[in-house]
Amino acid sequence: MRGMDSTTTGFIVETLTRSIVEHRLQPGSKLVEQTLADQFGVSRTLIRQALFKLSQNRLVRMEPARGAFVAAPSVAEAKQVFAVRRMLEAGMTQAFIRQATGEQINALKDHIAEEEAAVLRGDVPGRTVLLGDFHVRMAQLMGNEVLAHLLMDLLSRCALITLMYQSAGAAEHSHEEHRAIVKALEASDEARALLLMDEHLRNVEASLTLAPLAPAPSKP
Amino acid sequence: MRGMDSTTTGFIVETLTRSIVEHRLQPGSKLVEQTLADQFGVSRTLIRQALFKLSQNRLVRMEPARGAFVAAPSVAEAKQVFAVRRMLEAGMTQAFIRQATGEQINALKDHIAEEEAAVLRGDVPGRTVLLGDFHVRMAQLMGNEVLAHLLMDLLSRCALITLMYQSAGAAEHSHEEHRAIVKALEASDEARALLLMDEHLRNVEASLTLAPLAPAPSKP
DNA sequence: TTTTGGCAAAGTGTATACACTATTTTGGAT
DNA sequence: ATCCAAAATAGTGTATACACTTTGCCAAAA
Repeated sequence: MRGMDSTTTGFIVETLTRSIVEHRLQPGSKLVEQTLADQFGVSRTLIRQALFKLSQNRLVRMEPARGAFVAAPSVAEAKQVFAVRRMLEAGMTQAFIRQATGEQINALKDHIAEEEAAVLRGDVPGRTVLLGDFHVRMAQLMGNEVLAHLLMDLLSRCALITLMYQSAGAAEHSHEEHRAIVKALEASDEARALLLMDEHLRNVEASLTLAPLAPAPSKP
Repeated sequence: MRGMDSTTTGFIVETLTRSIVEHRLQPGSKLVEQTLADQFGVSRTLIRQALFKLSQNRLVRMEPARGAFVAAPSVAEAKQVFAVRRMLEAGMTQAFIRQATGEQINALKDHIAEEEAAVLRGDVPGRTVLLGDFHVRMAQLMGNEVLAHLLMDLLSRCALITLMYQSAGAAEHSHEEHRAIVKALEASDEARALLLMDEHLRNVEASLTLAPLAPAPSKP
């Protein structure tokens, strides 16, 4: 393919990310480079680049001379990711409240409205991504891109964790918790906002089965 | 080079990282792939892999069709990185104190001793890396590898920031602050430990010149 | 003198070729 | 039939080739 724009690799990353996060690729399954290259109509070079990037996001695990596999985060790792989120987002909430403007609060309210719309129309994938974006949006509103990027990474890992370990009645009430958090932010009630954010993250984590459901086979 | 072990890329990454962090490569300077390939005695393929990894660590910035440059973090970005560290490490300190064992405290004391040795023998590079590792060590002692990796990333960015913006009498007293933090941890004085950690990070940041010293030329 | 057009050199982007490693299959011996 | 060895197969690791883009340079026109 001659003269293709340089976002090709980004497109492959996004497509694979969606495939992983939306269950079309099971955790543990092997990603053969030539197969993907044929599917995307590119050379192995670009596939390798994409897999490499995904492995840095921890969505893919690469074993030397054995290839790439869809990541299958362990329970221990899942707990660590959530622990990090709690640490980070507690700090973020605190910093947010101390510098929050009316505009920022309103932007969050707008986001909440979008969430609600997705919930009401039963748009499950849309809802999922919006629920994650709530946290990223907070970071962006504070003007901290570094924080926003970090959270995006953690959230994509959470997405994978969620679909590996999610139990039956998983996290339907996240939206309501977001609403409550924004309310506390608006009231400048720092202690309450911190408490609610911590509880929220613990609830998300608790809605997962702490023991894995399936041992995740390695051949698709 | 036939049958070379798969850590080659890692070696290149480490070497370049050291070169960047130790000032041998100025921020903003161009990294030409073929030149590096010749210097390392490998093909451009491995160099590209390494540059790609470094760009994910934000030590290198890649511009489409223009190549790779040693990153030159802006003041705004520097502040964001430190803000994230304060958020994250406050949470870490809190979590650490709530689950700290005597062994963990002793491990930190051992680290402090290493720091002191490096300071006393005037080993500036060794001191620098040990001062950074203190924070990573805390994460590792808590058994949270995810956190440890995150902090390592942030610290390598801080290293670059530090040498871009460091002022004359920079951060000589970090070691003493670490000592004080450990003391508070040992006494299980959560409030004091949090305060000291926050102050410590603010001091490190404050020791930098908030306005850039040099505009960083783009051609070496 | 300044600007513009285009050519040449340098460098990046992608594909492909080849070397090496892991895995599976096959064919024989027990 | 079962197990092991060795060849065949599939797949990854690295190098190289070639296409395309950027950039610097020089000359010609305004």
